[in-house]
Amino acid sequence: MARITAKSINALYGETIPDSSVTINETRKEFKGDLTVVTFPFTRSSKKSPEETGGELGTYLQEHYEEIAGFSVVKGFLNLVISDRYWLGRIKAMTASTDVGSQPPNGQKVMVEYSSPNTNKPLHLGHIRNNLLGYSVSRILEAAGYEVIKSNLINDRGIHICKSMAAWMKFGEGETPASSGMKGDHLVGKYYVLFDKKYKEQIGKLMEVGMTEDEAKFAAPLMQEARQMLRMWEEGDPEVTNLWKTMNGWVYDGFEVTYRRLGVDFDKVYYESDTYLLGKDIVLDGLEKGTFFRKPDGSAWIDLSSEGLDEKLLLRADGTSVYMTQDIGTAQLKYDDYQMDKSVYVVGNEQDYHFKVLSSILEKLGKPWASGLYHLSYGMVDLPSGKMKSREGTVVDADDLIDEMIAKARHNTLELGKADQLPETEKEELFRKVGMAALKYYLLRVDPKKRLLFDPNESIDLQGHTGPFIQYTYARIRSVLEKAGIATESDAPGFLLNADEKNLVILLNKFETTIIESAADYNPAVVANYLFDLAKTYNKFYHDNPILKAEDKQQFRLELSEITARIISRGMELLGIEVPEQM
RNA sequence: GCACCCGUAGCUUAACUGGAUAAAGCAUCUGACUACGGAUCAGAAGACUUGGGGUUCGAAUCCCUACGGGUGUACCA
Repeated sequence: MARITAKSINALYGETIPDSSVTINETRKEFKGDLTVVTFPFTRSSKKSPEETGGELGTYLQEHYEEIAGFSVVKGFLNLVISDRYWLGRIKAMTASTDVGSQPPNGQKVMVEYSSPNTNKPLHLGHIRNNLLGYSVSRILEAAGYEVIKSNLINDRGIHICKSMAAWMKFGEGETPASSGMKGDHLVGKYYVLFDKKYKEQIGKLMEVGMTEDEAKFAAPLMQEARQMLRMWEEGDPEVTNLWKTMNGWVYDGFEVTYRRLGVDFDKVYYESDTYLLGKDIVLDGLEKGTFFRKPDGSAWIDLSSEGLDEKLLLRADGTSVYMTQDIGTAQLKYDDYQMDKSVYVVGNEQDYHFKVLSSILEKLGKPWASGLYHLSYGMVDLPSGKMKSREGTVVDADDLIDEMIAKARHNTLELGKADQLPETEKEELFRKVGMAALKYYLLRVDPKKRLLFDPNESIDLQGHTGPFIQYTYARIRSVLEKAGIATESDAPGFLLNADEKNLVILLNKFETTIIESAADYNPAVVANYLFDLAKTYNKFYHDNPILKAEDKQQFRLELSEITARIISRGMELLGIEVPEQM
């Protein structure tokens, strides 16, 4: 539509304007029309008032394009009436198409890295947001025509895992997931917490005998042991390496369970233990080329002050890597593995600075793929009681939360008497789907870059702006369609659309645009909010338009229902939400 | 100190990236089940878009400024 408007401007006023300079909105309800063109920008070409310009443009469009059935001009706004025939044609096309909501392949490859956990503690609510975002963005990019590689970079080495290991050695008495019945990640997490507790005790004692806090922190035996373990790990000590492998193995088993429950997965897993030595060569190369410089102590730096950033360390004086070195190396490794056009990092916004620097460094190194990096930065998750703080034990554990959501779904569903006729196993399936939908939708509907307030009570709400509401709408459509039989063939498109039908048709049409937009912005919230709109609009249509009893438009309404169900189902797929046939 | 992000009805979020009278959900009040599914629908009430300037036909959106909240500024990852 923007295209034909731009073309018309060119034809009328002999000036070439790009399609993108045409803004088209849905017409506000209080005016007549379907789409609205803003005519202010064209007055420069037409040298006439906005009203006159709108009038001329409207007349031209109506004469030259049959899908324009009429128009009206209000101030600088040209309201176009799109013909019913056009809308009906669109619905026909969607019904006929087997893959609504999938753009043809665009030949581009994109990697989405998400999750990226540490192996010293279980996943929490913040990770859930990360995982859902990463997974959903991957699905959306796929729908938009990309070939997508989902990757996970696991931080499996460093002092943090050594802390768990040290505590387990000292206090564990050989406890394993099997012997304790605990999930592996929780077991390891338990020792991480224990480390912290005992460590603090030791610090306290040392300070009592006259040490300063810093001295005590350094001298505490437990910390000494952890550091010793890290050294031994780096030297490849077989005993430490074995323990490290065993405990990480427990954690992976635990993560796997949580990932499965969340419905996320990965095509490629990277481990920091494999990648932490990478990047050094690239830095040395950059030193030679003069992109980086050495300080007198021999450490390597980059000066980014010209870009408003500061100096950043790339190699320590002893030649060892830091986080940035490693990320440079991993970025190169990823590219060598896949030669992707874009690389998305789903990482919290506390690392905004890090990724700015990373991009800038890669750019300076002349990596042609540097411009394809994108940091999908998301805000922290807050609780009504405030920030989640692991120190204060206010972290919401991922597994607990999932259990709680399902339990709550069970409770609410039984209370409504919704699942009475279902067999026991199907009931449990339903509770799971509904509970997870509530959780996922609640976390995805908010713009990623904003902080998110997670209210456990509100999140399990099954009414209003929620996942279950959308699921319910879908289930009801299915039920109607089952009663009616398959829509055979629609009535001759000779009739007029009423307001509810038209609203629904317009919204259905918008689906493809929605996918493209959210792919461009890496923003699943666009899809989530669209789906809610759609469900709401359908419910209104459903109430005001008897479907099975209608004689004149029955087939058409069934067709509309069917395509709505398909789009809702497809949309939820993009968010990673399951659609129950019955609920 | 400096840098970046955020501030929209009581609460949680939208606003098609600068467009018309700022849109929903929750909560509150009112109404609708002999109907194809009431986990629904219809209606009421609720906002000087944190304050103050500016840019222009037009600002929640862009610029400046003040205030409030957050994050970063590690030879941790």
